[in-house]
Amino acid sequence: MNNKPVNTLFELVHALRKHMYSVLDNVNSTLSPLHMQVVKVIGEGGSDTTAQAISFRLHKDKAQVTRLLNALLKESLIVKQDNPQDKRSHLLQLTAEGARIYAQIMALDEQIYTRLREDFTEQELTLFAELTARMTASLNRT
Amino acid sequence: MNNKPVNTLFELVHALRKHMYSVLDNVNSTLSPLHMQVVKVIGEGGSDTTAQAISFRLHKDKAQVTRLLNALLKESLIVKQDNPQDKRSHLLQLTAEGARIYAQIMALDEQIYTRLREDFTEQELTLFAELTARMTASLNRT
DNA sequence: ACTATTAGGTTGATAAAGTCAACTATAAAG
DNA sequence: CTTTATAGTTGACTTTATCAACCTAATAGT
Repeated sequence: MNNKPVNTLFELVHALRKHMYSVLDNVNSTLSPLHMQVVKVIGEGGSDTTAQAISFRLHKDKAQVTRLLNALLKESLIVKQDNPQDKRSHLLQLTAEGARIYAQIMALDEQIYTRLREDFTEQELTLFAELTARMTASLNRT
Repeated sequence: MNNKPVNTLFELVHALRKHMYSVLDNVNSTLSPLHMQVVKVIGEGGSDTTAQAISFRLHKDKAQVTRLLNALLKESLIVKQDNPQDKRSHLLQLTAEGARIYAQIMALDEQIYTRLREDFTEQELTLFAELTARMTASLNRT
């Protein structure tokens, strides 16, 4: 009944969030979904992730990123190293515990893709990625 | 570089939100984006929209909906009518001012679709809607 | 080199959005 | 006609988002 692209899109995002959050609950109950996303970015970043890299990647305000990182530091999931390239910033790395959580997040991620591959062909998934990327570009052009 | 479906999806949603919010600013500065979405749902609902219809449609907690509606009532954008079918609930309707804002939101909506139609064929948009709807179903199946 | 401007990050304050439990009043089922 | 479920409200709180002021280090302009 309501099959306009934007509506179906928001329904999908809602379904995806629900799916992710329900599984993330089992990973770590003290951290919020957003904290987990930060762990994920740092895990993917391969030891040279800065606060602003996270800010860009997740489209979050730098003030918010500072606070998210503080929480992760407090939980000892990450550590800050001096950035040899720039004394104002720090390089972020996962601790052993952080890496453990990162692995769980990755497993969840893979689980979602496994599900999608059951119900979609590789071509469909590629096409979907292409369409969404083109739409983003379309909306971003002035 | 990062063309996995889920990533492109979140990028798209971010672009869409940014696009929408920037235009919504011109519509009404005292109301939040979510308030506008509620106005939209009521406007589309054709004079028989209840609080829980909004809750379902937008996937929002009923407590949150109550507060959103209170704000709209305070701004005189909507009115509550007794629901003849059920004395516990009310039917929501836009006031003249609410309808004025609704029209602006619809115009924005149409503007987005105009943009998309410039850059996509009708087939592509239909295909996109189908793929997203199928993905939602895929994620929601147990 | 030396000032001016930019960039990375932190802090404070506040708004917007989301969550959950307890509660009132009707409605519907048994 | 009593249990049970539903529509909505209220309180309390967490999470996410926003914005300005600020500090320090990097970089540009002259």
